Amino acid sequence: MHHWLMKSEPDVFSVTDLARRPRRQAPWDGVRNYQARNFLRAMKKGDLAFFYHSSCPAPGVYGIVEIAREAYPDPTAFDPASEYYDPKSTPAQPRWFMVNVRLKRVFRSPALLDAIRNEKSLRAMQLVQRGSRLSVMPVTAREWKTILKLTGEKNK
DNA sequence: GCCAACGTTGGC
DNA sequence: GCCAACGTTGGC
Repeated sequence: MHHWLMKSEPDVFSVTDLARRPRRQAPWDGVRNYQARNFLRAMKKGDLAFFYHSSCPAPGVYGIVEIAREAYPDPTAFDPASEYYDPKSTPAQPRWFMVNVRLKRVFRSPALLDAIRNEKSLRAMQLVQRGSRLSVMPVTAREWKTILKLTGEKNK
């Protein structure tokens, strides 16, 4: 099993929004970066990912989602009315993909970016690398555990 | 709102 | 294939 981190702006889509969806499940659409897309395509059903809130007053990891469906073409790329529209992506030759995620846990106490930056053992994390802006990235098993520790919750 | 860092585009 | 210009991300 692999671990991941997925960013979303909570104004657009938050952990709470996901909690309100039927079966707490939703497609993770709108990724328009090749490296992030490649990570999406590497995800396996059952993989776990941190749900990260970005561009907000308190950026950080707010919960855990499970990959409920592996990568398939992102239909928002085909829709001229969508803000994620990309005419270079067609149903015959899709360029952008998405997975479905299911909310597993919302942290009572999130692992804030500030705390992540202050944690020495997380200095190598891709998230905190200078200039790193990827919205989907892998997380090592060790990083996963350390972040869980920052939330004060135990791994099951 | 600022700005550093990075990705993409397009002229040549 | 180079690279300047431009757009985007995302913390602050």
